Amino acid sequence: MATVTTMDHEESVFCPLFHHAVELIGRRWTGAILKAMLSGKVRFSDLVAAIPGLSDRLLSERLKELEAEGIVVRHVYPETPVRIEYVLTEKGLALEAAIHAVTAWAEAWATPAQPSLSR
Amino acid sequence: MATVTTMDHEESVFCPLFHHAVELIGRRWTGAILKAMLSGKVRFSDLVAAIPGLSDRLLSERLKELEAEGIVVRHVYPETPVRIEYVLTEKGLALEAAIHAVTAWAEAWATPAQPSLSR
DNA sequence: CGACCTAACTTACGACTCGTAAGCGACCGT
DNA sequence: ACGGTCGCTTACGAGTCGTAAGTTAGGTCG
Repeated sequence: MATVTTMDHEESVFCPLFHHAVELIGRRWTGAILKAMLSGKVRFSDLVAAIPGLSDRLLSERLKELEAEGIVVRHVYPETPVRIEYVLTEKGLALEAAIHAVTAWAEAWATPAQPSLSR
Repeated sequence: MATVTTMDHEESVFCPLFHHAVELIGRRWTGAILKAMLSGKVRFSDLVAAIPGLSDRLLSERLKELEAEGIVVRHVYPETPVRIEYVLTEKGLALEAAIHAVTAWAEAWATPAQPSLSR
C-alpha cells in the first residue's frame, strides 16, 4: 500500500514537490515579482516601482531566493551607474501557466461583496 | 467570456486581484491545505495527519481565513466527539486548475538535476 | 576638489507571524 | 471519578517582515 510505484495523479496525499513549490512562490511578494518578470527583463528599480508596497530589502531577499532556485538570472552591466537586469530562466518562464491560472481565478472570483449566497 | 474592452492581456502591470489571491493562497501551509481539500470533505484531524509539519494552531488560523474568503465551509455535526467537516465551496473548487498548474510545474522542474534529458 | 547624485544593495531594529507546547470544554468508556 | 478524543485557544520564544538609514562605486555640479 505504501510501496506504490505507479502513482497516477493522487490529489489527496501530501506532495513534497508541490509543497516546496507553493511555499517558494507563495512567499510574500514573490508572486507579484514573478508576474512582473513575465514581460521580460527588468531592473531592480523597475520592480520596486511596479509593485506598490514592496521594499528594496525584501526584493533583494526574494531575488536571491529565486536565483538560488534557478528561476531568475542576474546580469550585471558595469556601466555608470551599475545596471543590473533580472530575467526569468526557462524554469521561471514555465511558471507562466501557474501564474495565469491564479490570475484567472482571481479575476473570476474577485470578492465584490459576499457572493456566498449560493451555498 | 472575456469582457474585451481595451486591455488584451497586460501581464507586466501590477494586478491587485492577482496579488490578493497569491498572498492568500500562498500563506504558509495554505497551499497544502487546499490541495488536500480537493479530494472532498475533510476533518480537522485529517488535515493535521495528512500534512506533515502543520500544527493545529496554524491549521485553525488558515481555515478561518479561508472560510472568511468564502473558499471553504465549515459543517458542525454535534455528535460525540464533535465532528467538524470542511468542504471547498465552488470558489474553492475553482482553485483546482491553479493548484494543478503549480503541481505540474513542480513535477516538471523538480530541483535535483537540469532536465537536459527530458526535453 | 569636494559636496551631492544614482543604482543596487546591506544593516539595524521594532512589529508582526510562526512553531511548539500546554490547556480547555463537552462528552464517553471504564 | 479518571483518563481519552476532537477541535480549538492561549502563551511565549523564534523566525520573518516593514521602515528607515547606511554603503559602494562611480559620475555630475559648483
